[in-house]
Amino acid sequence: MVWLNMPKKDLPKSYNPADYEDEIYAQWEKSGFFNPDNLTGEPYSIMMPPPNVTGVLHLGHALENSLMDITARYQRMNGKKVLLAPGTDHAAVATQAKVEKLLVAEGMKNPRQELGREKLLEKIREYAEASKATILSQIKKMGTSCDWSRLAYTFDEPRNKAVNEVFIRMYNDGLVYRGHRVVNWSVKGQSTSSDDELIYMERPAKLWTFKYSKDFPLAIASTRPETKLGDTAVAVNPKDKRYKKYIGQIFTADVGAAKPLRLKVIADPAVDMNFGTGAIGVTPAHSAVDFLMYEKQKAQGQPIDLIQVISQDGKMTAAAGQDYAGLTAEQAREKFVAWLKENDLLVKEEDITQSVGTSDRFGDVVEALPMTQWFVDVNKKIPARGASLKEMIKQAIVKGHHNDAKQKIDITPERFEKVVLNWLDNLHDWCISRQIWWGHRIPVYYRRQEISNISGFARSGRARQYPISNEMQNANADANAEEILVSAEKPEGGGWEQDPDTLDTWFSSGMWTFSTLGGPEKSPLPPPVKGGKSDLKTFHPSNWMQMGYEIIFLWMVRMILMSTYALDQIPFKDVYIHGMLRDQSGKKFSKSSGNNIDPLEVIKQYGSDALRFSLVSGISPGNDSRFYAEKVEGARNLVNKLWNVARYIITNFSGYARSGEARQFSILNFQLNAEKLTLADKWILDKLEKLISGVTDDLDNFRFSQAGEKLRVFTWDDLADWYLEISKFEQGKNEILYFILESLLKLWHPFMPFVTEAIWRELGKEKLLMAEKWADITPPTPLYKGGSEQFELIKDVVAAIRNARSVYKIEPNQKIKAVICSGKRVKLIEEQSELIKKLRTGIEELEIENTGEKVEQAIYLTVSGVEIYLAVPGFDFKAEADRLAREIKVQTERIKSLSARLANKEFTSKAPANIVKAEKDKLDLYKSELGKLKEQRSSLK
RNA sequence: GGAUAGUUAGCUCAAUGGUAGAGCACUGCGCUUACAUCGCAGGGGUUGCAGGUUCGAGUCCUGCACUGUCCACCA
Repeated sequence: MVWLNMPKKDLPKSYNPADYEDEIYAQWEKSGFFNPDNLTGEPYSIMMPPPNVTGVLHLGHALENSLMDITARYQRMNGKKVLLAPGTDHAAVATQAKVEKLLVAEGMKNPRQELGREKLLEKIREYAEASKATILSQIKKMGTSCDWSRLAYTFDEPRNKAVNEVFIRMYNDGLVYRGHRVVNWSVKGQSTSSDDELIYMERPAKLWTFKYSKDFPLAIASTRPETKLGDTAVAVNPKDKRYKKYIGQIFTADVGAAKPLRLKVIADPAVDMNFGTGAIGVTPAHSAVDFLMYEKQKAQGQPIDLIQVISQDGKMTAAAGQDYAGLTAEQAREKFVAWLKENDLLVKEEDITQSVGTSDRFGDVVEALPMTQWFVDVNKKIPARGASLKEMIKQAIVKGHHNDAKQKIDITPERFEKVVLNWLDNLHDWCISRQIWWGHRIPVYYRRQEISNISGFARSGRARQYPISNEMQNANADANAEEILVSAEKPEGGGWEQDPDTLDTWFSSGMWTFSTLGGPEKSPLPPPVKGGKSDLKTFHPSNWMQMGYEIIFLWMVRMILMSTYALDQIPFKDVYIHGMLRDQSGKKFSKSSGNNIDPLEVIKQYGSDALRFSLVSGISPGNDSRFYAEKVEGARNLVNKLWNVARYIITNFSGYARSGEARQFSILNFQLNAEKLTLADKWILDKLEKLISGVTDDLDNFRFSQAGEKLRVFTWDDLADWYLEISKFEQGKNEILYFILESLLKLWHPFMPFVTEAIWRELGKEKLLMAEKWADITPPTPLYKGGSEQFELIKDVVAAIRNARSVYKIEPNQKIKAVICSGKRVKLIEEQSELIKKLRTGIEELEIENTGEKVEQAIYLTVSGVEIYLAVPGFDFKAEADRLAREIKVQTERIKSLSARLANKEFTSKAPANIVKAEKDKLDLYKSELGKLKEQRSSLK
């Protein structure tokens, strides 16, 4: 070991992040360690949830980057071949909606009409690219150690290939189908949404109860009377005695629609007899629920009609009748209610609270409309998997894919498993086609003209063309006139038009874990991932995924769906669900509340490390947490504390030689001079060992907050407040201090990569800290064992003396004389007398005795059986007597409750022996202390 | 309607069933040459309420009350 006395370094008094961060990040990038190709070891992969290219990085992203980067850096230091794959999401609807809004703000009335498809797409692309660049630079600011060479985008060429491939496979498996069904339609956005994209909002509404006509036997209630123009049935509960006689009957009523309504009374157990009149007007075209009844009736061979009275532009159709056609739904409603009143059909009008689904991106209340759209069948059994998509998702989180426990996805916290299962129970087929333009175009082509030979499509060239099956053809009555071809590329021959629709953004992001790695491979199902060492083979399934609970349904389950289907693998082994960040008062961050915090501003003010630490401390999985300036300030102070711990060590102790030699230093060196270790050394090494194992265990189990807390306590309370103070007078701590500092920097690195790397460089290291091996005390050695408890006693003695000084308001520079009677521990106290004197107890003269004489005119303290007399000038007799009396009272209380417990035979016989013994020992101690206190009290004259 | 999380010091949060802890804020003292982005000391809690299980409950069970969130075929 070569030690040099290096000249004292001129480190700044406080750490200024801006002086280091960009430069250090550049150095990391240049080192190549972000790229797993330059690492060895077991693969470990995390696919970064791709931020939407709709704007800038927000605090939620900052939290996610922190969590991912902590895990990535920890695993990398643990010798894993770590891939943290970055990317962005084109966020179909979100991005188009945003750009359209901007264009409208610039004065355009209807961007889609005015610009047309290609020009609008060009505008969106420009915006997306700019936004992407911003976001990527912000991710770097967070210190995220991702492999930029593998940067992916959900809307780039490789990802588009994956999307087409999976769509086509699903189509061939009959999972993707085109159907005419009621969907959620945003009039404002002129597009569909899936059920999971709706945001439900409570709003006041009116509920009207009325009859269709004077002689109609039942009254019904509705909040949307205008849709009643399209009613084709009335549903009642089959058990409802009031209405049983009407079931099966058909009534007609003229309510002003184009044709008089033909209303069949049908029975459906879903109808609640006790709600309203117990009868529901069924509008199959404008209610998802009613549409289900319609389908049920059809399946039972007793079809009812479907009449669409509201069109895609939100206005009433011709079918609604002359008086209504062309009116908005609201206008039609007023008119209809007025008509009811005029004709004395209105029974009741009441105010209720209603929950309505709104489009998450366009904000308007969605209309239920019957339309021809593309869907994913979640219930159909897939031959190659022996299960439906729904069943596979369930299996993957409950027992494991294919019932293989090794392929079970573990969700942290576990409770979300139940949430997903509940959601799965209510899952309907997934509507995947969108009428917006920004997104993956549906790989389907149509041709109007007759075809002579439906099965005759050649698999020509590279294009994989699949004729539509007869079964599908029949299933899609609407599409009968068309020839349909599902293909990634435009088929040869004239007349083919591609489906104008695009795919739900989650269809592509569902493939994220493998589309980023080049999957799925082009092989027919089942697609075993075999062959060469592709990224897909190396890194899939990914090891860890994190996300907020708000996208569990939208994203997590879709990834499971896509991965189990396309790869026959789970997408990730562990998924960590984090909560939402809220402001100091518990409100969500949002533009409208004006409480948004820009992470970059926080970084500018406090540094990236402080931001990271403040985000992950005090959080628990699945629960929301609050974020506010004081928290970041605290983190900044901690970063600065660490800096100063290092500064103190570097400036006052000689460091390592700047040699290229491998560092030989380890705990083994201590073993050679074990006898040289002081009590404090043993104590801090014991603490360090516990810290390393504790932090390691926490990080292995994704307990980020707890790991950070342990590190904070060690750094600040143990190391800075005690050990460094001791190092100011105990000699020979070079090795130990550097060993602790190095270990500590490694442990802190995942949390605070910048400051730790900056200090590491100040230590003269050539290798980057990020590529160092994780902290370790090897081999575990008993050499410092037993020191901890003894040192804790010394700490208690010191604290008791300081306390007494403070309570008695003894001037800080007033030196005092002390006598310590320590019984059996006289040797320990003797050995540590320097410690006791120099740890700011102000003791000038210290006498240590076995069992001492009473010291007159002195403050008396007892600490774990050690008696301390402090002789102070101006001893206050009365104050001391009072204080002793209080102590005696407290001690008596303690003894009373302890004695009671120990007198209880149930306790002594049933409680574990070690606990009983501990309680007995405590009682003995208290009793002896009480005796001494009483003696002291009575000796005061 | 169902589910789920939470309710602990003024605030934000911790506590494998074994006498309740930390940070911030507060009080007193202190420029002790790593750090005032600091140090030392201190005050402050019947753990939402009511029962139960247990030798022992913040922790397990039941009910209730608030708060939040999710789901549902809320006509």
